[in-house]
This record gives sequence, C-alpha cells and structure tokens, in this order.
Amino acid sequence: MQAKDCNVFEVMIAKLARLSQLGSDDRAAIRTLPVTVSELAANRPLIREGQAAGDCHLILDGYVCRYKLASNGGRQIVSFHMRGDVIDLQHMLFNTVDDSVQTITTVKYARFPASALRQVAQERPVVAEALWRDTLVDASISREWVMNVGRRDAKSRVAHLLCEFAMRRELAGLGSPERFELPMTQEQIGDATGLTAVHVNRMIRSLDEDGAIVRDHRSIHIADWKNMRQIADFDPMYLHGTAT
Amino acid sequence: MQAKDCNVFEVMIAKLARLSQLGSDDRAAIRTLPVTVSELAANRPLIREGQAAGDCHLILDGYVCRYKLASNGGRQIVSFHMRGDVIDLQHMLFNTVDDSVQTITTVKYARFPASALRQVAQERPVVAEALWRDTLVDASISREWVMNVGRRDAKSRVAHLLCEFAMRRELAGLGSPERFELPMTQEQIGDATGLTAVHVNRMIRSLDEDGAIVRDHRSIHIADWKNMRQIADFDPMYLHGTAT
DNA sequence: CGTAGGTTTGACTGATCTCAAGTTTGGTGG
DNA sequence: CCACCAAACTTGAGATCAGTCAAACCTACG
Repeated sequence: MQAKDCNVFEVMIAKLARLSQLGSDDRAAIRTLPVTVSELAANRPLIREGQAAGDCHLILDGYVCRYKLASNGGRQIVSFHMRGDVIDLQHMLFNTVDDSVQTITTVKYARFPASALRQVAQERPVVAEALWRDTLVDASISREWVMNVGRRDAKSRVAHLLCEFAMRRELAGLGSPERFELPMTQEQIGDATGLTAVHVNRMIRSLDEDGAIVRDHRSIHIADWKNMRQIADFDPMYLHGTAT
Repeated sequence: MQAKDCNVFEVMIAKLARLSQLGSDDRAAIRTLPVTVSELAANRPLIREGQAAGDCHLILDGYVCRYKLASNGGRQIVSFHMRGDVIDLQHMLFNTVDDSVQTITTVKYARFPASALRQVAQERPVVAEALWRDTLVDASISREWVMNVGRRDAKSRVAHLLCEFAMRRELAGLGSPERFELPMTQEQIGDATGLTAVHVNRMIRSLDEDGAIVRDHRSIHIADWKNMRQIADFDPMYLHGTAT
C-alpha cells in the first residue's frame, strides 16, 4: 500500500465519490473530521453487541466481518467489509448495537465520533446523500445474501460468495477480480453461507474440479467467469457498482 | 379502518414520527407532497425488477412482499411490508431496481414522485433523518433474516417469522401482537424462510402441538410468548421499535 | 521442529425436500 | 342458498443434500 493510500480522508472521499458527485466543499468538510487511526490484529472484536454506539469506523486496510450469534450455538456472518467501507453508519442514528464486528485479517481502521460525521452530513447534503446511498447498497447486499442462503444450493452459495468478493474487491480498488487472495477461512465462509466448514471444503474443491476456479492455498483464480457466474447465479446489479 | 386512518399524510407522519421528532414545519412539508392513492388486488405485481425507478410507494392498508427469483426456479421473499412502510426509498437514490414487489392481500397504497420526496428530504433535515433511519431499520431486519435463514432450524425460522410479524404489526398500530390474522399462505412463508410449503405446514402444526400457538384457519394466537420467543430465538432489538 | 489452526477425506446420520394423494376452505355463478 | 371449483392445507413414504463425527494431513509460525 502506498503512503497516499493510507490517508484516511482520501480513502473515504474515494468511496463517497463513487456514490455521489462530491464538490470541493464536500471534500474539504470531510477533511475536517476528527479521526483516530488504529490497527488491530486478526480475529479480534472491533464492535461488540450491546456496546454503546458512539463512533463510526472506516476500514482502511484488511477485512472484517459482521456477525450474529444464534441461541443454538451457531454463528451467522451477515456481511464482509473491506477498504473504504464504513461499517457502522447506523451508529449515526441509533444508540443500540444488535450485532458484532470482528477482524478477519490484521486491520487498519479510522474511528470518527458519530456526532461529527452526523454534523458534516447535515451541513453537506451531497455527503449525506452519498452516505445514505452507501447504506442502501449495504441493504441491497443483505437482501442478496438472504436469497443466497435461502434459495441456492451449497455450491451456488459458495460460488456466489466468491463472485461477490471478487467484484467488491475490484470496486474498492484492490485489484483485478480474476485473481485474489481469500482472507477468510473455510469455516468463516461456512458461517457466511449457512454451511459447515466441511461442506464448504467439498464445494470449493468441486468448483476447482469443474475448472471454474484454480486454487493455490488461499489464492483464487477465477478461471472461467462465465461458468462461475452461471453456477453462482451471480448478477452484479445488486452491488450498484456504478454510480447511478 | 377509520376515515382518518386512510389519510396518506397522517400514515406517513405517524411512521416518521416514530423514528424522529418531527416539527410542525416537517409535518407541513410532508403534507405538500404530490400523491396518488390507488388500490391493487391480491397477488398482483407492484414493482417489477428492471423497471424504471421513478416513484416511491407508501403502504396504507394490506400487505406486500419483496422477492427475488433464483435461476434454479426458486423464489426468495426478502421482506414483508405493511401500513406505514415506504417500500422503495432506494428509488430516491438509485435508478435501477434489482428485485420485485407484489401484493399479498388487497392493498391500498400512495405513490409519490421520488424527486418530490427527495426535495422534502433536502429541505427538512429531520425528515431526511427519519427516512434514513427507516432504511437502517430495514437493513437491520434484512440482516436478521440472513441469520434466520442461514443458521436456524425449520421450526425456529417459522416461529421467528411469526414473532416478527406480530411485533411489526403492533409497531405499525395494527393491534395486539398476541392475536392476529396471517395474511400470507404457507407457500409464501416457505418462500420467506427458505423452506418448502410442506415443511412449513409441519412446523406450524408442531408449534400448535407444543401449545406455543393456537390456530383457527389463518388466525394466530400466540398462546405462550415466552416459549415462542425461546423456540424462535427472537430478540426484538433488531426492530429498533422505540425511537432512539 | 513442535504445535495449533486450517484443510481434506470418508462413513454414517438426519433434517428437509420431493412426489403424490387426499381434505378443507373460500369464492363464484346458477 | 346451493353446487362447484381452484387454491390452500394436510398427510405419508421415500429420496437426497448437507450435517456430524472422526481422523489424517498440511502449513505457517513461533
């Protein structure tokens, strides 16, 4: 990562500019936000359910997941987040947290007081609109996940997760969707798709045997996008990748 | 339904007032919105995937569901909506529609140009905040659905759906959560929970045999809330029912 | 090199689906 | 008001996809 990419404001501006046309005043307002940058090792809690909700967090580098625990002992990952994602915009408007966030890899993140972000949003309608769009995209992704977990078979679910991850990585400016390093374990993929780690393993190997992907440890090469899209039932429209 | 309850602006104001403290100016601004009220029979399309997204729809009476179709022929209902719900706030900010909405019962609804709603939101920050909160609540419900469909067994899923429906009905001012008429068929419950209609039937009967619910055709009496909550793994926090 | 976490594999189990038939219900037209 | 019909609900038996359990094998890292 280049020094320039580490600038928290530039990461945020790049993300919001993808969602709305930011003016120079909007960019300037974002740059006034008070911010703390921190780093956290892999597999550490970042936000815990029930905790007070006073800050918003922007991911600068690394990956995190949001999850919920079921009373039967199961865990469901409800979203993954990466560079440019503000993982808790809801803290701007709600005081209660009903799910938890933890790191998957080492993560560098910025923390803003929710009140400060809220004030910028009130003064700069374009910024508010971009933030709102971001929540709407997140909601759209959630709905697609309901579909994924509810109506697709195991192989499609895993394939869909890989396709989504590849596309979102690209949209976040992290490189080509064809080749990438998977940050999560097969257990975590299972928690995200409603499957067991054992079955995730079988499905990934099956995708490999089909020639849809080629693996080398955690590195994935989507060798046959057309086939992958079909197996995954993947239509990227729900990601609202191009500003509209 | 009383005449007063039919007033589209009062339904909208009641909903938004639950989410933010509306001033009299805010209420006045809402009342200036150009609006068309229509009625649609049960099982009719209200919004179709791929259609242009120029209007927003507020449900006044009856029930609708939002769904997606999988390439394997399956259908996943991703949300239910009732009185007071604006079902497509995303149309204020996106031009593309990636899922469909259809009526479950006869539905009375109001239609606003998205641009008009957007303008009110720009002029009245409190209204914008309330609308944003509404999207955040919807997103929170979606995440709970991912959990429901991904990590709970069949009986819990169905029980959870019933608990959520009961609570949301009450929050919408439609009466006690203990007794209500279910508007949806068992097939539709299956499409929402990722189960088949046959298995939904068995689970509902099983809840009945447990004494958790008592049924008379479509009318449900949640006879043992404590037991029901436990079976459903239901914690209403995610509904953000009380303004916060 | 030793250890813990992650991945792979196989055999068996079980929750849910599928298919198929029967019953009930609510609406409609005579 | 009754007869009919389509849709919804109910029930049973057999099939299957994914889960469980258990063990072996990597591999990264201290």
